[in-house]
Amino acid sequence: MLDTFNVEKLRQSCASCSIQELCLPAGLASADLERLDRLVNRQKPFKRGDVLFRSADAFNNLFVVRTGTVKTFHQGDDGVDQIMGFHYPGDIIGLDAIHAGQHACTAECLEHTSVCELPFDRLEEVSREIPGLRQQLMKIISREMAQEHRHLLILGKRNAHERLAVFLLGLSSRFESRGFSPTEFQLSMSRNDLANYLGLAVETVSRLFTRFQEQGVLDVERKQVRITDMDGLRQLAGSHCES
Amino acid sequence: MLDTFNVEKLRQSCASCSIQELCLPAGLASADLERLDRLVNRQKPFKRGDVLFRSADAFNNLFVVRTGTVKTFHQGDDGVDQIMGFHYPGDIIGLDAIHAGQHACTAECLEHTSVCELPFDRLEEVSREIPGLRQQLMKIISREMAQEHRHLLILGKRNAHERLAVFLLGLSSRFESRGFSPTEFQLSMSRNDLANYLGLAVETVSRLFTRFQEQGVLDVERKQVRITDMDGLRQLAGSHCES
DNA sequence: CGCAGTTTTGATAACTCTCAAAGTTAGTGG
DNA sequence: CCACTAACTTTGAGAGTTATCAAAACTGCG
Repeated sequence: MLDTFNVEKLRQSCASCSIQELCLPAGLASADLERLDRLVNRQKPFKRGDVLFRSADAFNNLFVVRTGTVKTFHQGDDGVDQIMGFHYPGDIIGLDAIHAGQHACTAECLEHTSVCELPFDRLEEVSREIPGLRQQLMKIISREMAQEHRHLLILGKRNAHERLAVFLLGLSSRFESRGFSPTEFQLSMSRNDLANYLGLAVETVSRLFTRFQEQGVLDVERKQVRITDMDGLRQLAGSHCES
Repeated sequence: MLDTFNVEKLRQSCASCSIQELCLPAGLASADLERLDRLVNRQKPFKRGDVLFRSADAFNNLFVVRTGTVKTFHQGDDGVDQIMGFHYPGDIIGLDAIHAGQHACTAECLEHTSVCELPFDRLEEVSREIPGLRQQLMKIISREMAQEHRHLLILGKRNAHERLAVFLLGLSSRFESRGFSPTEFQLSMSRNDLANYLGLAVETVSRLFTRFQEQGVLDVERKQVRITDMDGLRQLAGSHCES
């Protein structure tokens, strides 16, 4: 077990990483890539429930998801959490902590998950000398913002079915752009987390899944989702009318 | 009129700008500040309803609000808009467009508003040689993300009164941190825009204002707001219980 | 196999949306 | 300066959707 870890660890490098196109290495010359590679800490994989950082922790590192899924959430004063995002391979986590020097949310793994840890000050140093890295960092930041915009768009929807439909479509296109099936995939979050993310009650989400299934737009079995009528789902996402 | 514009224009520089501490100049040496200053385009002030950029426009510039207020909004396929943010002096707009090379939302002025236009490629160039500028840019970006997180937090709230209360508290602290009164300020947006931002119907927002006033937590007269019971407002923001 | 946690289903109540109309403000032109 | 219009805001009544409470069904795990 330890052996495989070590072997794996040796193999792990940005140059051989499967998500390099989504991540900081994109567009870098191999010499630059090595410099980036040297500052990356690759920790052993996390398991479900493990925490990358907690709210109020000092900010030192950015994290990039390599495999698995991470959720980030704010903890309200009243004990009510709000999930801020689900993060998939290639996503970068922790950007919102830079200006305050400490994290405002907690990051927790939803399944077996591996991440790369990027010491922020060293990233700053290196990026000074590698224009391409700086540009790629900006692109990724911009992409993260666009992703958060999609969350805002979801929460701005008035109807519950619109929210779920928009969420599923977004997930579908994210998977597709990463080379996975856009019609069949696994939800890595619980119904509770999903409901929280969508700003709905758990029961509503559950009912919506059964309703969507009755309407024939998707098959759900626990966390396995198969979209059987993409256009139907798009209609549910965009219109206020009932069918 | 033209004369005063010109005079004002001559006077405008980052070195003399009242919001420099919130903006890119923060922490820069004066030589660096001049370099930054030279790349900034300062256009004549915009008036209510003017548009900085539209969705799908090519991305070339970032904008910093100098005075006034800007709203950014997505236009849905179905014609339903969603306001993504209200932007005040010191706020930077357009970051989410970098990765795609084109804007995903439209930016419109809510009142007389002046902005600084920052050609992004030149900003990249200059920031290569000024570490402090790069760091400050990152901080501002991080601050913008945190601001969007607050919006997410608002939209995640289940009750309408929580949303409005959280919004008002956020506005209050933003004004306070900029040296204005935290208890008395003007809303620059219409009830319609506010309702949209909060994910509520206009009528609900209107009713909430009268209810808050009846409960004695604030005085509202059109767009003028005075918070008379900050703790009361905090309670409304945080708890589900009725009073 | 049994237990804890999660998910689904059901019934009810409450909140918010929608529709409708009156009241108000601001801007325009006589 | 006032009247008038258009846009915005407030208020009211009713319907609908979703949250809440409660309990059953299911899953995963020891």
